Amino acid sequence: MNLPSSNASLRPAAPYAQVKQALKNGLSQGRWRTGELMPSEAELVAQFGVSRMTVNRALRELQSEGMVDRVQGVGTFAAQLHRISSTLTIRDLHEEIVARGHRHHVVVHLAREERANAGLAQQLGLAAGAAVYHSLIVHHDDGVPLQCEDRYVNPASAPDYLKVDFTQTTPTLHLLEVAPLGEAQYTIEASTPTAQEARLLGIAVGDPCLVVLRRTASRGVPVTLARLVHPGARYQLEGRFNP
Amino acid sequence: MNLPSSNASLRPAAPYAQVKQALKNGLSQGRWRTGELMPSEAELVAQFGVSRMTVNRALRELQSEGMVDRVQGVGTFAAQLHRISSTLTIRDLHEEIVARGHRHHVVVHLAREERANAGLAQQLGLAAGAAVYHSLIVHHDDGVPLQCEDRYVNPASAPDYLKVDFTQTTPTLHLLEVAPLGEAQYTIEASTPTAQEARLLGIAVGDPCLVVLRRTASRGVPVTLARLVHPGARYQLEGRFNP
DNA sequence: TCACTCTAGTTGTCTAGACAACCCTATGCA
DNA sequence: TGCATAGGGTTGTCTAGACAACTAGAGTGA
Repeated sequence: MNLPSSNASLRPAAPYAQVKQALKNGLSQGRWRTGELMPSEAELVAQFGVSRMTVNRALRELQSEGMVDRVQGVGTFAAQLHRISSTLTIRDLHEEIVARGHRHHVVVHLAREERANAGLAQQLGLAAGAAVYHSLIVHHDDGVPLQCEDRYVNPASAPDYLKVDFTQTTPTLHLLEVAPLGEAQYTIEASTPTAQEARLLGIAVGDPCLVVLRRTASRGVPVTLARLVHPGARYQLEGRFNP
Repeated sequence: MNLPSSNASLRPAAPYAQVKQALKNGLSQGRWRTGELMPSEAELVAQFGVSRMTVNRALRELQSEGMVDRVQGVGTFAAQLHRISSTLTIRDLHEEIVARGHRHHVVVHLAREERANAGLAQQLGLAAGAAVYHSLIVHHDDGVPLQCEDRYVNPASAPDYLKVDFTQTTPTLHLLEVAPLGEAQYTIEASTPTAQEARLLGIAVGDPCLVVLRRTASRGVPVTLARLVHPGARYQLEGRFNP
């Protein structure tokens, strides 16, 4: 075989990584057009001289990265090569603030039961006029308002929501404990705050804000709908992508 | 149609998926606190009566989803359970517009060589005063300005950048072809456009914009630095998370 | 023509064992 | 005391083979 170690930085990549990289290069060079059939596992086994499990791992990871589409019984197909997917981690704001070595405190402006209007009811999978929990909380970082959290909660998923002391935990954490996260959708946009939000955040009505709309479900049942407004000057989302 | 096993939805999950789900449940129930050592692969093999490869796959996938941290030679540790990681797909704007059934066209306002100032040079890994390529392009969706792309490129990575006809391809696509994407970092923030950007986008200087700052590297060499400005009223980022 | 069956090819998954790489600690030695 | 070394435990990866599940197309018969 080859040298056991010699130099760490020169150590050859693992076989599955080599197969993966080779396919990735081919994709980025346009060797297969979008939707075109790529080599089968058996062909790659012959080509690279590795076992099928090794090839399979490479392809499975490429699939999870969105670079190929695989269909059982049919084959592997090239996906859109410019699909740059990146894992964006949205941390709980409390953790994020504490990790910076700052102090986090919240001000609860609202926590009550309301009647859902038609649009809200539909998004939470309830009948119009059904009871929903509504909270309005402002999160502060070392005393500076960082996020205005306007949240509606499905009472069926979190019956104790209104009894929670949000100075001790956060809505996100409570909901994660009560209802295991099954699915989340979110939209990120730049917008201006409402007059109320501007007042609560201590900014002007025209100041740009990063607004995250998040909708989560647990076991198919809608759990919560949140509008998170952050002053653009104080808060950024950060992401990183390593293939 | 024959029914090999009564109902597809009742078919038992694959063993690796069962192990994964069991660990996931334990994590969401707080069975292991953040940072706490979880069972080793050998223990899980004994517990579930499956082979180590099966357990390994479950753990590897949990790691890639950010739910556990694994350290070779040490063990598997519970990650922060509220770490909601979601794959945010940033598609090439051209594809995104075409996928909507709209027409995409670009206006190139600038494409030239410049001298890098100290900050820029540092971010691109060049010496201060070195040559960099600078392009300023506005992308239109059915005639409406959707993105102002202000980009600096490392000439070493894409020597032909200035010769590319950006009415035929996009800078992102060209760079992906020339330099396989190795690493990307980005920041998403809400901000206001510069006077020039506002003019190019046809919006007011005070209008909120979604600003994406992206820095990419290929094989450790910085490739490009881009500032992508989108009118907040016309553009949103969307994400989705399915565990 | 239509419906059905069969089959080759493909992906999905599991197994049992093996070796490498790495970390931590205990042990022995100077 | 300080340092080098050896073990045991852990993760990282590969292999060769096996069977299951699925798809698309060819073949068959009414």
